[in-house]
Amino acid sequence: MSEYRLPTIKEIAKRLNVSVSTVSRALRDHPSIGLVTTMRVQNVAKELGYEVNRSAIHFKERKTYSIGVIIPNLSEPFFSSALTGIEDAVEANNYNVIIGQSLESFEREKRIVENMKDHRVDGILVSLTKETSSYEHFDGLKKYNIPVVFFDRIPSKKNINYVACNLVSGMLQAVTKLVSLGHKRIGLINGPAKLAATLQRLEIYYKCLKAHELQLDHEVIVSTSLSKADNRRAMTQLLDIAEPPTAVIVFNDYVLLDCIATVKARGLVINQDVSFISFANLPIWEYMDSVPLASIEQFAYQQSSMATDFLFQLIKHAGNPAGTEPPLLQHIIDSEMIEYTRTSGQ
Amino acid sequence: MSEYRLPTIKEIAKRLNVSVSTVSRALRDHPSIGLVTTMRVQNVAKELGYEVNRSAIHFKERKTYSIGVIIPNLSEPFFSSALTGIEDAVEANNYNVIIGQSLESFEREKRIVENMKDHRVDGILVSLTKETSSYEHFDGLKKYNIPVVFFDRIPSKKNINYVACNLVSGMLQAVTKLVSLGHKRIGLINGPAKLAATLQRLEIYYKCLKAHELQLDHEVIVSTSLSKADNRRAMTQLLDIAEPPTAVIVFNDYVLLDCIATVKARGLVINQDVSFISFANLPIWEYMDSVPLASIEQFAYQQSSMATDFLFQLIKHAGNPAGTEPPLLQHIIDSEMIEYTRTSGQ
DNA sequence: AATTTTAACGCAAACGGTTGCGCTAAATCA
DNA sequence: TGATTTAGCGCAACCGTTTGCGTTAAAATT
Repeated sequence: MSEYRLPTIKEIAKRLNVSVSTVSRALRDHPSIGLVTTMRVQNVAKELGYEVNRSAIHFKERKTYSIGVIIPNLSEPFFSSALTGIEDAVEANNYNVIIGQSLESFEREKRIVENMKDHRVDGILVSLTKETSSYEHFDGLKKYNIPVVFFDRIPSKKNINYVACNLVSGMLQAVTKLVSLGHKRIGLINGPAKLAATLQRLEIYYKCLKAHELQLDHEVIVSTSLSKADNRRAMTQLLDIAEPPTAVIVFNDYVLLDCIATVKARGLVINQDVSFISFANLPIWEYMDSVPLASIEQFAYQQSSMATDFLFQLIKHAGNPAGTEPPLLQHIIDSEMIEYTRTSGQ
Repeated sequence: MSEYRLPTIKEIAKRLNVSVSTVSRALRDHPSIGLVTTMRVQNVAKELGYEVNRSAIHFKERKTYSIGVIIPNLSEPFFSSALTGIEDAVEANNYNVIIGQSLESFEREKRIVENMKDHRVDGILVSLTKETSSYEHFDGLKKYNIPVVFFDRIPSKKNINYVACNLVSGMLQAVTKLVSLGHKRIGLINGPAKLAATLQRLEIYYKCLKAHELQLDHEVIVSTSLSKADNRRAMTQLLDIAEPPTAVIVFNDYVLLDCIATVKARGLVINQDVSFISFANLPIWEYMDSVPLASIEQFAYQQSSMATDFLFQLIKHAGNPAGTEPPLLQHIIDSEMIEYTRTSGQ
């Protein structure tokens, strides 16, 4: 049993006294093979339990029919649902997904890129590490004709393929809601400067304030390195201001969890003494006592599946004989505010 | 650029006027090639930026150097950290991980198995769907010499390779704690009968009660289909008993979240009117107002990395020339109780 | 000096399938 | 009926690497 080998087209050919090329074509319903021969071949193939050896084809076609996915952390719901989006988009194309978690480590991201290059994936989808600020490790891939599409956490660079999320739309909804509730002093707990998302959030913040003619006060803008301790420190910093903000926009739900704990530890009441708006839309709020007023959905699934479609376009293009330049595929989708109806949780 | 091709050993051979076999051996420091030749070959290889074509080797060796991982849902922290364990264990062997989420669908699980068989993975790691109760879709793999190792959610079958978690150890710790706190009437909210884990939890429950000489009352044993609504119904059922249990062992933390909400909706206080013990150890409790007394850690990372080691043993064995029967690799690791110190969350 | 050993390398097949081109015989055309 | 098209199939190269075996010349042995 250990020496069992799958039947090959050679054996089918031998059985029927035809050539391997005839078998090869017949199996794929090639028009230049007669109907009777095609039928006989396919019957014998079924009888023998023939299955095409993909490795042989991969080898000959110089393709692996697999794409690499590099993401920071699958334990984040955002990325795990992103992966589901990729899987679904890939299934139709009969491709395989090779996964690599960078775990927010730049070095690990580089290693994974190398490994995937070695394994000759046909393309790569990437969402960057928090640490990643240089992108040379992706440059090598272009030489090997391996297209790359970034999603969500994308490089701050021009000529790349990407799908990202426009946070303005969702945030404008949220700030509008805050203003309608009477809030005038809205703080911001932002992320580390390295992330493109951080700069983006800041710009959005400015836009929203301006849209509602609110006064800009740099005192209520703080930032966190995203560590638990620093999240708490940032929140504390805001609360210690002489006139603390009545509402705070927080980088994401993870940071918010720490902020809520900090506020509570002070004996303050969420959504009464201070209200929150956050990003990421974790699926946990419905179980929590204290929730933000709203969270901004960034559509992981949609981002990743569109990025996957982009990647397949590029892969298809790479297979073209002509040396035409590949297109630059870029798209930004709109975010949306998700409201949480509960008000207080004591 | 689009026609760019990587250098092959042929070109190195041509450059140096040696044969391809010499180059092949020299690149791998084969002893039968002279030192000078080896050096010259390796220098030219580096100069040309040579990289071995894995696809060619995969083809020739009839191996893909990739393993398949089939798990229900990456959005569950348990499975995402299991995947990390697999990745880490795999990295050392220069293998790739091909991922497939069954999303708790039996049909999808079958499809993924087929797909991975088609792609000739060298082995498969599986954690079963909740729906899965027949295992014929794995039988075909043995014929193709593709070893399978199950972990955590394993088939109720004898001659399989698996790593699972023994819940007795952790649960005994937990019940001992409950008893020491004065609890005498301990309920159980169990999972669906299909799951092996459900039967296991029931047996453990019996064992624990017997160990502490507590009275067994089937009235306080209910079960849930794991849906949100049914979780709440199960908890309500327990609270509606004339003499409700003062402590409840819950199938897992997800169910527990619903139970806690149900209890609170009744105006009861967690860890005062009713205490909980749960499984799975979600990383969310530290942010919650209401927490279980303890949760039982099932060591996803350790389970999966051991399962991966098992798989590599089997893969290695499959490569053996002799037709010797592969070993049966089975292991059960102990669970542990994780205590949560906070008492009440109002 | 004749023989055996050994070091160093080349030859060629093999892995399984695809594909451009050529060939033959039948069908179609003029 | 002779010339031309076409349907149906085979030949053989090719993809890149590995490996058993053969070959040659130098080194070691007797």
